[in-house]
Amino acid sequence: MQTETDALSLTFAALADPTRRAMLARLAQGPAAVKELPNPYNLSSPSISKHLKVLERAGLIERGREAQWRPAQLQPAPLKDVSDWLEVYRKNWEANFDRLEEYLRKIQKDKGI
Amino acid sequence: MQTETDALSLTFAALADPTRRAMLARLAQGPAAVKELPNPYNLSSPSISKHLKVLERAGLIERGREAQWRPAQLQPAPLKDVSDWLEVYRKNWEANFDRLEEYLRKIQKDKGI
DNA sequence: TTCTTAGTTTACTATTTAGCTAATTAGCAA
DNA sequence: TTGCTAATTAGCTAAATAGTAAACTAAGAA
Repeated sequence: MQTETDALSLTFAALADPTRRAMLARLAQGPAAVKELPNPYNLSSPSISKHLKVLERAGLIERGREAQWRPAQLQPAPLKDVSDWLEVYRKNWEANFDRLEEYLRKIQKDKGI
Repeated sequence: MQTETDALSLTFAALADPTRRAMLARLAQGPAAVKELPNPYNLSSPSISKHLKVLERAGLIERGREAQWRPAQLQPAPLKDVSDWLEVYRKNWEANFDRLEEYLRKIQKDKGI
């Protein structure tokens, strides 16, 4: 159901690309012009523009205008939404860790006998 | 660069669909057979099978076999990876909240004069 | 005015994704 | 055996995604 595309789906889809995540990592430090953004796969300018549009549509960045530059700025609200969504599952991975820990304690004890 | 597809990209892509997120929400409560999973958009069985394959490829579930059922079980490790990835950005949304809080405090104070 | 840098838009192609129906596999039950 | 339920695989279509080159816009500099 990638048609009505709810906000969370848009956000996750935007995050599912290493170029876009690299951009966000840079923008976490502060606003930057397009040419200042990392381009780890040496994509063409139009491709970079498209990636920025994807981030913008997901609400993860906002664009400005300063002389001939169009700086991008991180908007972290959708990331907080992801964090909130994740909370429900935290008990699952912490429980798993507990079971692993318990197992490790057990084999350690067995070895000690 | 959706070709080599690193683990994190696979995970985010798998999460970018409401049907798959509904499945995970159910599986957070414990394993379930395919027919027990939520199907909020009334998709056909083959479509559901495909969604499960996407979750499996991302390492978010593991499949089993019990008589004619193929139960799915949540594997939360990739979700923990997402949580770890998010941590870098936490300061960004908390800083934003701080600025909002500060602003709200300010207008409250101004009203009080 | 002309040049240069920054960036976007247009138009196109290739690949991936998501859905369907029909057919198939697997196990249990009568 | 035959039939029933659970689920997957095969084969197809439509739509979305990601990339490119070429053309264009916008602002500052010579």
